[in-house]
Amino acid sequence: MPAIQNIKVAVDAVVFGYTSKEGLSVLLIKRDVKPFRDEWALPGGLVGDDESLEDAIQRELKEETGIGINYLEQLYSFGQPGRDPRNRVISITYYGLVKPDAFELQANTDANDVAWYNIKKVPQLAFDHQQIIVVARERLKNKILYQPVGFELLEEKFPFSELEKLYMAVLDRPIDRRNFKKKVLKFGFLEETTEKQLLDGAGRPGNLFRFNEQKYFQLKKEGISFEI
Amino acid sequence: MPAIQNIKVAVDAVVFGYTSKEGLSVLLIKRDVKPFRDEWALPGGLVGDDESLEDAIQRELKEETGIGINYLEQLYSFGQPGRDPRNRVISITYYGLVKPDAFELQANTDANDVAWYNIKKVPQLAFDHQQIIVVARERLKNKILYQPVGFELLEEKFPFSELEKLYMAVLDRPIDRRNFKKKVLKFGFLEETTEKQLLDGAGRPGNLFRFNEQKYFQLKKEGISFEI
DNA sequence: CCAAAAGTGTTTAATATACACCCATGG
DNA sequence: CCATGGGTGTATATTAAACACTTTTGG
Repeated sequence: MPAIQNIKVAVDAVVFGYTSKEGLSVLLIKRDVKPFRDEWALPGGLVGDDESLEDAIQRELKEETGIGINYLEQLYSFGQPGRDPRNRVISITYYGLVKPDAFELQANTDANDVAWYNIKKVPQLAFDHQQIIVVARERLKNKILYQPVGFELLEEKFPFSELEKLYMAVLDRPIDRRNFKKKVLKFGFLEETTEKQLLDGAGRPGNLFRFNEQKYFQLKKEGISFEI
Repeated sequence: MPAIQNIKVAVDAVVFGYTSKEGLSVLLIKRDVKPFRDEWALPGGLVGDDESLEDAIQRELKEETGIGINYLEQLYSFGQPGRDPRNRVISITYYGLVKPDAFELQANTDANDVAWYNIKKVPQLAFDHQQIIVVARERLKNKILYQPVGFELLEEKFPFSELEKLYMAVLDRPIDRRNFKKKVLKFGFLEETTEKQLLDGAGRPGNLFRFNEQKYFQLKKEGISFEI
């Protein structure tokens, strides 16, 4: 055990967003500081001495991207020596989910650009951030099978097909429409409204659904078994 | 973001062991240093500047308990300011599984005693270690439902009832013997030997089983769906 | 012969899977 | 009237769940 220790502690976040147009996307910043200046990276930064980890990541997200987050959960801690070329830095990572109406971004501290990238089109990233995204995506894929997911990613009201496309994007495979609907509705965390979808093209407009928040969060606690 | 940061990084481990006599148990040390001197705590300590997190926790386990570990996985990072009364310390926690034949312990550095405690009889602990054990136990409970568990906790050969009791101890509820056996054997990661259990009392001796390591680790990667 | 623990199978209920045609809208 | 996307049900296969008596051993 070392007499003195010289390790820095950072937090970084993989924030997922979803729109049917863009698919499953990740929030990235373009770094305005060394190292890896002008390269894309996950939003994040060093933790303050008297700041909780959650406060730190929320602060960094606000500073660097202007985003308000709907859901945030700890992902994993990366601490391999050498992952930061300057000093030893341990990064405690989080993953978050945001609704599309929170998509307006603004670059600030430490970042000269902010953007959403489709999960399949992520550019080369600074540090080990590529690997962190892989872990986050894997976690989300698993999460979706034992907890309801969607409330944190979709607008208040949405056509059922929107939820279906979200699940296909996360799981990265096709889903049978009829079986999916049967299964999801049986859980009872969705309410059907009488409103109809506004179309931007041809097709029969579907009814809009919304989450019953009480049931949704109850099932989130209890867990579900969701074998799609 | 702070100009300079003064946070320490530690690793701590919740090591689980299982014997049919003692049930599911956790490895604890009695602290030989301040703060919380002479109180029970999880094994762990500060990370060296050039040491990976995994190396650090393995080193601490060896130093403090003399134990060799079969399986170790990152659990969660605890970083609430004030969780250590002296300085800000962030603890990256791991949970581990060990076989009974590695149960011989020896206290060393920073510890003046080491002991196994049944999961239901854990004494009061230093820091937030009680909470860490709760999280670890919850994780193990979940893990057992989507990955085979047991190879890391049981001896090379064991009667089937041993696995069944292990699952009951982890899940903390009764299991139907016939359905459990049917289900487990169908996965195919167990091999039945012709050897019979040595008894320490009355009862019909059962055949001994052993894990087929190849299948076991394959299923560990693929994941299983284990609704007991 | 009694107590303790292991071995074993069937029936029923629930769930998962596979699968195709019609409907409402915009252009 | 064509293209697009939404809506809906049934039959079959698989899996889960409930459940009790017999066998082998030690004392």
